[in-house]
Amino acid sequence: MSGEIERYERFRQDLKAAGIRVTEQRKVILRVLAEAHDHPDAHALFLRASAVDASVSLSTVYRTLKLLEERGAIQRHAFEDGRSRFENTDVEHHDHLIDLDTGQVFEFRSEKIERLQAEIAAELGYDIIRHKLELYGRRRPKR
Amino acid sequence: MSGEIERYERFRQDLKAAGIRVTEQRKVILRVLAEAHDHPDAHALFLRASAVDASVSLSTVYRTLKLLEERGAIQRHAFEDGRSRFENTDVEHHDHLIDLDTGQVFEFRSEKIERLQAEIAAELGYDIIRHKLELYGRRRPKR
DNA sequence: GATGCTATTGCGAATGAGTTGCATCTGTCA
DNA sequence: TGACAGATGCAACTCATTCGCAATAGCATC
Ligand SMILES: [Mn+2]
Ligand SMILES: [Mn+2]
Ligand SMILES: [Zn+2]
Ligand SMILES: [Zn+2]
Repeated sequence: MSGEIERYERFRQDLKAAGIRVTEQRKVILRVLAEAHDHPDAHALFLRASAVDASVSLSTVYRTLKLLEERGAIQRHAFEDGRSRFENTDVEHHDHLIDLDTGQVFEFRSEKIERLQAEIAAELGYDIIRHKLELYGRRRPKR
Repeated sequence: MSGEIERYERFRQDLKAAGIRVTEQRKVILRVLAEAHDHPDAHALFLRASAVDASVSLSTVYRTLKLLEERGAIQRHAFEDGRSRFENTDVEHHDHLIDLDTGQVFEFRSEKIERLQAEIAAELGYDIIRHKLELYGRRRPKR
């Protein structure tokens, strides 16, 4: 897919434009993130990056993830397993349903829920800056 | 309020009925939890329990929290600050709005959102076992 | 009320994700 | 091709939470 190359280029240009050095390690991590279609944690990303360039350290993975999160290029999720999980920000906002048995993650978006959330916050005198909606479920027994 | 005494009694009876020893430390922690109207973390509960009985250790607070959570007597929340926060389960299900500036927590419940969540899960072939909805917001500038 | 068995406790050490200090290395720009 | 500030790897650290273990104390029984 070429969407991943574009995404990688966007990551790279963003750093360059901000005067942040585009190091070998960052390039590798950027590429790994651009290609990720799941919700990997830091360690998983470290393994993927290491496979490409063994010089990438876990510290640098963490530092790069933090950097990209601060720049708004990636998003951090904290599902129930403790670790942070990451995904690209260039897709439309969505929420997640997690299969309690397999850990599989589904994405969905409900315009209605988004609207209701805003209404609820407004009633309390608040503007929503961000939100977290996670459904934890079990496959419905087929009948 | 007498609701707290009832709640404490329910906690205590539950342990007793399950053949779990009702120790001094557990009584103190149970009482502190029964009286909590906020969303305290383990350390805050430890401080409150210590004030009543200095013999209560942080380990025992953690162990008791885990015990009560497993028995369904209290609920664990993981807001964005890393620590787990706890509250009694005997109130109706609700979700939370957190003030990003003050940390203040508001509770709300939307029947419509609850229903929409179930519909979304059903479409994906799932039953929701639990869910997490947290809104992080800023006070809306008054005009 | 005393006794005995074993769950529970306090303590300190361990864990695990994530961060940080520091000496060394390397992009970047002149 | 330097020069030099920013970036890196490594090991040590943090912080919430868990765990091993010897000592303690519920609680059922007498
Ligand atoms: Mn996603
Ligand atoms: Mn609550
Ligand atoms: Zn959403
Ligand atoms: Zn809800």
